[in-house]
Amino acid sequence: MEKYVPLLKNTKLFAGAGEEDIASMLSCLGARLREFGKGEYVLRQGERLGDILVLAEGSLLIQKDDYWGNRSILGNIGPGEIFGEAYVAPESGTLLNDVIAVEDSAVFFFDAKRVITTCPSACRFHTLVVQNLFYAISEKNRSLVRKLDSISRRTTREKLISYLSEEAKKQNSADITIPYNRQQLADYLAVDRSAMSGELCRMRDEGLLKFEKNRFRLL
Amino acid sequence: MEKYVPLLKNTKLFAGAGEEDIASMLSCLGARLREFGKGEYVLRQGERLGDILVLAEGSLLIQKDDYWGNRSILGNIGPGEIFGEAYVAPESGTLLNDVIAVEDSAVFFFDAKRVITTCPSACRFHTLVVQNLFYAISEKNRSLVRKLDSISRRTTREKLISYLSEEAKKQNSADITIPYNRQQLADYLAVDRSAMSGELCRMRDEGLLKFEKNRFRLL
DNA sequence: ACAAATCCGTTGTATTTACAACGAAACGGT
DNA sequence: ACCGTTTCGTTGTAAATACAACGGATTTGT
Repeated sequence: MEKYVPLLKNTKLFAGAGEEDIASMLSCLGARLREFGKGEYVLRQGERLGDILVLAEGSLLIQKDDYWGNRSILGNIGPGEIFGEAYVAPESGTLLNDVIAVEDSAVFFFDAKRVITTCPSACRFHTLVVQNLFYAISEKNRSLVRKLDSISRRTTREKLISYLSEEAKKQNSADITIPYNRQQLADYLAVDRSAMSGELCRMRDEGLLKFEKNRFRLL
Repeated sequence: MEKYVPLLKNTKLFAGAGEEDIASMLSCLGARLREFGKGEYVLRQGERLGDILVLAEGSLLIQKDDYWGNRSILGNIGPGEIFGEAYVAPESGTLLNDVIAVEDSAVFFFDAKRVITTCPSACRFHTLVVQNLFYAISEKNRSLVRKLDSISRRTTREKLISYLSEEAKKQNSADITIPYNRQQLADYLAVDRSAMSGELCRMRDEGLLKFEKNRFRLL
């Protein structure tokens, strides 16, 4: 676990804490490290969760399949990102989505109770971590609102433009790499893959953008 | 302000605190009460926010208009609900939505810094409030995910069923009153009003539900 | 009580999307 | 290197939706 301390230092959860502090907090917060192979489920819809998770290595997809096999993708998780934190409140019910490893991944599990309940004395940084957690979930909240904004657009083209613009802003470049293939992007934007594929090509032919696989350039 | 203390006691923000504690916290948290007439803006997209708000009385709509006048509705706010809390983090940027009073309303403004930064001694309940805030934003997070789930449906009918079912679960009854008129519901579900209106009538004719204005009964 | 404004259902048409199916290209495992 | 699988663009057709316009009913403001 210790080898990931430098990574943890750069996460939103431990922002402002030093490496020694983090190392000592690991046991205090009941940290465990679990590894998942490509395609494995990290979390399953309907489960209860008592942990706050941080992705140490790899890449995860948050998705959901309904009874008829329709898949919808909520988002992806990259190294250093926190997840699961929205389900540790007392009356939060069960998980609404699956979380799946899209490549071999390693995940930190922190005992939620120990994270949220400030411990008597030992950890000076506990208050900091709780505040960090609040800021992190705030940010996730805002990004959900932005996603709702994209997906509320009426046409496939508008959804694509909205999503790609947001991504360009986030990556601070007109050259972006997205974490989805075509089918996943369609599931993310809630449109048909083939229709979306056609729209992308039309936009390319009109000179709005270029792309090759999952790399896009906005013009 | 004091007359709202019993109401505040039943909000998610002050859950677990007694009335005297709340009364004393009001000044500690920099509380102000502002009133808004029907149709007035409580918050505007693009503004910065340094407060956490609680609706004391009335009803608010969270919405957004784009350049072409397309409106999309994110949700509504009822008495006792917290809002604005996702925008008080240091790097949260400006507001993504407008908040508008749909009827005469009264709103508490709490200074975010004072809510989040635990004060030296005085307020015993400060830690509690921060934790409550985390739980509240968690819940909002999950409800955004549910909304995304509704809105990701492909057809208008599926969106309606998804939304009405969620609402029935929330109101714990097959008889529900929704906080939107037809146009607002359409803007909420990101569909055309007239198409939605037709779909609703078709569903009624098929015996799936009954409705009269904004009251619905699921069958 | 009256005029104006809003709300809601309805209709017809144009546009957009979903769905199914196919083949070429790229990828992955043995 | 080979074969099976996945990915992606393309096409045609059916279905669903958006858009515009209208009228009756209800509500609102004065």
